[in-house]
Amino acid sequence: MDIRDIAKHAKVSIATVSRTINRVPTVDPVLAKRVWQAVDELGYYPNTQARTLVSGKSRIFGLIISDVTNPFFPGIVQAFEEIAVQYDYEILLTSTVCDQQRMEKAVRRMIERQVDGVAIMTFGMEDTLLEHLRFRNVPLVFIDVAPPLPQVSNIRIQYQIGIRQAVQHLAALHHRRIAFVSGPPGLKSADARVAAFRSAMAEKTLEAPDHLIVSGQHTIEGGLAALAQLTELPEPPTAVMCSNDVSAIGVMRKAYELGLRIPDDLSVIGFDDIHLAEFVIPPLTSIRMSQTELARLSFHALLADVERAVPQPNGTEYFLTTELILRKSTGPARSTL
Amino acid sequence: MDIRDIAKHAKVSIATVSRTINRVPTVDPVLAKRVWQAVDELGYYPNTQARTLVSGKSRIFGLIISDVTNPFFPGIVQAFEEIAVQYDYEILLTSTVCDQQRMEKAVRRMIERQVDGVAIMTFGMEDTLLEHLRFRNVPLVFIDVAPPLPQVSNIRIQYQIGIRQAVQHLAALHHRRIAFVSGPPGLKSADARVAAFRSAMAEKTLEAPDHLIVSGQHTIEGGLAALAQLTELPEPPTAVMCSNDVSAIGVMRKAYELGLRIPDDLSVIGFDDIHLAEFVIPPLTSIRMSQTELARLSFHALLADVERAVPQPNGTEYFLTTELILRKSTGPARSTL
DNA sequence: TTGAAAGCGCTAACAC
DNA sequence: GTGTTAGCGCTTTCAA
Repeated sequence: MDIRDIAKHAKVSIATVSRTINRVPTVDPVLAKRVWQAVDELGYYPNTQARTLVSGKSRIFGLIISDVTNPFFPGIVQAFEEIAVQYDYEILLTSTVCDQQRMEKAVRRMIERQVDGVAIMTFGMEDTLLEHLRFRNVPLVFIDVAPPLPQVSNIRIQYQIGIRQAVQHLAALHHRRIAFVSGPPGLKSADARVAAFRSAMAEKTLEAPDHLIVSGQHTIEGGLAALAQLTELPEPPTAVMCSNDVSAIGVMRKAYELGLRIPDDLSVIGFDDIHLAEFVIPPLTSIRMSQTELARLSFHALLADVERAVPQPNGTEYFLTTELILRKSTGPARSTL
Repeated sequence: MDIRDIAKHAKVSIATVSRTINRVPTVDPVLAKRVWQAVDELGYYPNTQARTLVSGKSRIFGLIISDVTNPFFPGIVQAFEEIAVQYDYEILLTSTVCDQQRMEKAVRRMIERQVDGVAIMTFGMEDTLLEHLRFRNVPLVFIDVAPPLPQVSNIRIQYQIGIRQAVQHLAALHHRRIAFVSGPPGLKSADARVAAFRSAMAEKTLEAPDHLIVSGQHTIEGGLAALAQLTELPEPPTAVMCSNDVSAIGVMRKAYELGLRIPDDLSVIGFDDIHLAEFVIPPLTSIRMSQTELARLSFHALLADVERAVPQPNGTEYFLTTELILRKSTGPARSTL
């Protein structure tokens, strides 16, 4: 079943069928009607592969994330897909689990499938891999980390806004020893959060000594270990801010194991504001970084690059704000400490 | 950059290049070496669209799920992708959020992209939609719900195994009023769990009256509402089993709000054993239905259908077992009740 | 406004 | 064992 069958059935040429399907306005309405009728009767669906082959545009965007299993990403995937469907794009999702081989394969797959652009939300992607994409002028969009290159856009997350709000909130509750459970060191988006934390603390003339900044690897297990480490300090923190919600959940879990009540004994603040944050016990105060908005920005960044005839010399920058969402996991500092 | 460039560069015909790339064994090693060298030097990647066009095989499987945002699915997506990569397949993911329009569009997209098979893990998919796929002889695999049709396989989940274990576990802890928070009524995989629950209760000569079986919609919010409803009963349950972990989390959350301690005041058992189950507070006892295994079975079901020259008259059935995973959310029944 | 025909990048049948 | 060539289903000139 192909365009020729439709042509035969509608008694027109295949060119007319093609034009009709593609809504070229110059087609005689009478013929167009016959074509649509044939399409309907035969249940014809155009073959995207063939279209791609001739047009050179696959209408596929790659989406590389580090781990679908991390609750932060599904929200993005969902939103990204929703917009993609709307614009008649397909999405090639790949969850690299930070495995170098998987990334390599991901890039290869994307190129072989002729993606029109790639959104990269994973880390540890080697430059040589990116070169393969850049070499083919595939538009790219990064979170946080893009160097200024043509066809490479960047979403800058304004961490300091939400983090400052969080620190101010804790300070107002008389917390002074505030710990920070960071993400994997070296990961730009994690380092940026630490930096924002330090500067927000400095603004309130609070100290942020190194021993109060521990790595939580952005995982539940990491959060577990981080709080274990923090509570062994001679002067443990009365509040802990986490670089993401998942590690905050780990921290809460460990607090439970240690018999620390939240927020009475320990205040906890997460980052990302994943759906689940609202439903953990107690509901987690978190810094929202809208996943929907992030997906929207990424998609439109790629779309803009695709539609732009001449590439911008320096890519484009987009900004995404963050904001504190107050729930029940924060309370006044324990005066006894 | 195409196969011709490689041919020119390696001083062979395009046929030889094609054979080399496709590892046809009869190629002269000397020529093959020249080809690979050219491929390397020019950074050539074969164009999948063109390959698909001629071979008729896209090496794409569709994966239709109801909601990536539901923590049950990411594990499946991850596992499915992992196997797909291994077999050089691509996956077209779509999260329908149970929206009829989205499903329709999903099916259309799949057909247009010439998928070689579709795994359907959503519900409310109308038969007319499926007909479009069946009409094109696209192999299909369902969870639980497939009628016996050629090219339509089915993964049967053995709910009763795990559910019986759970009921026996609760019975051993002297629970007699055990509630069941079900999924959306009409959803086959949810109804099957209710049925399994009823029969397991009957086996232990325990009653399972209708007022102790309430719908939790498989959502956190549903779980919240379900427990609210159950605690208003004149004789509230001492234990509640949930049709999935997400609603169990909702139940736990509501218990927290109501001041009910788990497991002292109320025992809770989930279903699915999502990653998170281990990390909620307290760790959730759950019935495991391996997501990895489910993905593996689905993938291989499709693969088998693709590779089978003559379709089986009745599709194939696969079985997936379930088992109770004991954690901390279950304890002895409160004797006072 | 419509149709004939070339060609997108590749595989596979066939001839050498 | 290798090369030539005819399509795969579609879009898009170009002529009519």
